[in-house]
Amino acid sequence: MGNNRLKPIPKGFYLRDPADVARDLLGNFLVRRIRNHLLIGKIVETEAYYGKDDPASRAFKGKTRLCELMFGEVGKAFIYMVHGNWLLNVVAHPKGEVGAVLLRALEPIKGIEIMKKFRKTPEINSLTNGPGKLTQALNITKELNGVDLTSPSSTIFISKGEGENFEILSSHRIGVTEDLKKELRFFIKDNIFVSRKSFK
DNA sequence: AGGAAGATCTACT
DNA sequence: GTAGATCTTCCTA
Repeated sequence: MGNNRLKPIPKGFYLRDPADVARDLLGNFLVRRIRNHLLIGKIVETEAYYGKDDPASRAFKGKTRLCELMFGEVGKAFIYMVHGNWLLNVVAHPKGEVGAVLLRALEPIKGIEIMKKFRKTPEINSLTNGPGKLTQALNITKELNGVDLTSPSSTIFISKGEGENFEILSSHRIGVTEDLKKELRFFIKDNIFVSRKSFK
């Protein structure tokens, strides 16, 4: 894919129910610019998080400095640390509400050798098949918290996919201590970079 | 100061 | 595939 074909997804896309955004993000590209290099991964697994009605959400107990981005403008990166890993979310919710979508896995598309260096492994299969792994592979840390993911001038943004067809599966969210009834994890069927094949 | 948190790695059965 | 150690910040006391 040529760089000039990269088309950022506009802000309006993220101004919806996080579950819809999570599902529709599958197949699109996460683009990371580092110096003169471009690292690109296709989004293959996501999870949606809500506000005070969602016990698994960072925003469950209300607005704190940690999660205030979830209450604000959509389309921004929301990054925080869990168990020693940086996790990347994009803020998404209808107007006046609260929410975000966690990016859980990517399929490496471009800049794979650089990703291997950041991940300190030659194993392509374990490069970006988890939320903490993909941030490592793309060198994403707290510094990028709050960056606008809808702007092509950002050092990280989300770009339109190529519109290919694939089947989408869903499951409960992974690793959360208390989940909602609704299935809020979405992933591309049979993609080997999905972090877990099945999850009850 | 202590503990929880949306995970990962390694070393086994 | 599962178990256990370890990971690093931020929140609460």
